Amino acid sequence: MNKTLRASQDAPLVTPGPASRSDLVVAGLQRAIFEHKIAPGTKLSEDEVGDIFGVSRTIVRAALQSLAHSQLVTIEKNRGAFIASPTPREAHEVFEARGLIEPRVAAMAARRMTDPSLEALRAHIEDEHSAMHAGDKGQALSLSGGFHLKIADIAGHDVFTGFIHALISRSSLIIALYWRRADTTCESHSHHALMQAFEARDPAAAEEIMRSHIVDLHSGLDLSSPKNAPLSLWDALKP
Amino acid sequence: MNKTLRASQDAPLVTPGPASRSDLVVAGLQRAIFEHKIAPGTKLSEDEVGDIFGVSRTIVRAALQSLAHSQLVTIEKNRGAFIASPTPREAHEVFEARGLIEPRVAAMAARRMTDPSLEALRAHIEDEHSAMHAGDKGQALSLSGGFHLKIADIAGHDVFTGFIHALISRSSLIIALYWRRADTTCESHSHHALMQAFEARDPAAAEEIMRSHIVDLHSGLDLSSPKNAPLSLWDALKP
DNA sequence: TGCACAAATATCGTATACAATTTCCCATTG
DNA sequence: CAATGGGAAATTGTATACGATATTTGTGCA
Repeated sequence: MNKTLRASQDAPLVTPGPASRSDLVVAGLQRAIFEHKIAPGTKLSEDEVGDIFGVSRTIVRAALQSLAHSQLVTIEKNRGAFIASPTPREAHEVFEARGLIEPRVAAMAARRMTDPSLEALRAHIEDEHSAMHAGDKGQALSLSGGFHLKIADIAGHDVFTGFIHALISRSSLIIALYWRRADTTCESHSHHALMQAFEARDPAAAEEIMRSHIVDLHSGLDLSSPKNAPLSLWDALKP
Repeated sequence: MNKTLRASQDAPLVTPGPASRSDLVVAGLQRAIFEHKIAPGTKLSEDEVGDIFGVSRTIVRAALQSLAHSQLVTIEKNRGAFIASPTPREAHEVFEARGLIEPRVAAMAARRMTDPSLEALRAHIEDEHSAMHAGDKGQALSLSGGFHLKIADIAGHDVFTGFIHALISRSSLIIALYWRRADTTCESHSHHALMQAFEARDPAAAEEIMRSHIVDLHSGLDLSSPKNAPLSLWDALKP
């Protein structure tokens, strides 16, 4: 990898470059969280994670602290790290924040949309469809979040993009805990509507569709019953 | 087992939790950054920081990683940690984000405003005034950011508050690099106007005043000349 | 049988030692 | 004299060892 290349001023915030080993662990755990392979509340023992990824505790600690900063895990002093379980209140706040930020970003994306970007989004939607058809719900959910992330990337606003990354990550946990709606077809429909606005390079339409889409997602949560059932390692291993 | 016992030992009720030692280092560095005691670009050697705070490199590393996640320092592999120097583009984005989020939060704060909160804000403004009169510009700037933070806390929306914390921290670096306006009286005026809206519990007014206040701050930056002069530790120690 | 208390075990917090990489200085050479 | 190459010094990356704390287990007593 050529380092001088990275000196460019508008380099992407997320380094595409040589991921350090702790970043690898972060990515692995994030993926598991996004695909609902690990349930909220699961304990992440440093030794255990270290064995799984073949790294020392030093690396694992850095990874867990990073995830803690993203609020995907909570670290309790002298007790260890656990996959976070957002409270109903946090869940509400996360979607409120998404409802403010994502519409603005969608409008920006519509303004900056290029043909290759459009094509990438279409391909992404294709992947969503096939995952859903294949019945891989975890994968489908993960990809659905990925669609929002791609939009943020296209908008090219690193600060907002960073926030959206954090919010969507937390949304994955929130959906694991509070999602009540069985069908995800509406979601797919919203994404298609978004595509039309992007194809028309219509920022106002993109903004409004995104707003209602987030509201719709928010309303798909049941925040009244905190189904924080005690989830153990058992649950994580049963499939 | 018995929590009350432990609570009596590390007594202070006010602290949300027993700050770990790396948090202490984070706080120390943050304070220095907020008060413009350390310039952007300054190298933070692990050994050096460790000696200053009397802790081992392990602790310093955790602190630096935390600050890196907040984008207050940048870590370059095998080269070390440096106080971040936001590019003009980042600076623009940070204030754009503040312009979206803070008005909304100001409105929320106006709705939830209590008399004690009002009193705390008034006291804060007093501190600002006295610092400015005393000519302590760094302190005054730090307190000015603190005012925005207090408002976010009053709003009681943890997600937005977290974002605002991050944005204001970065703003401190941005102001160090790009602030061109000599007078800060206008700022003081804006804060007073905000107070009036809060006293009237008028969310719409608070929102609008905050919006124009952020726009005003944004326009106080000179983003055309990247005065990224290479600054060393020397600069931090010369007074 | 059930509870309380104490030893044993496991896990985390921190320091330190060693390896890998970069940086800096200086001698060498064209 | 400038440019380049090599090597020493300094700094970061990682592993591991040891102490501190929490959790579990086992035992005795009511």
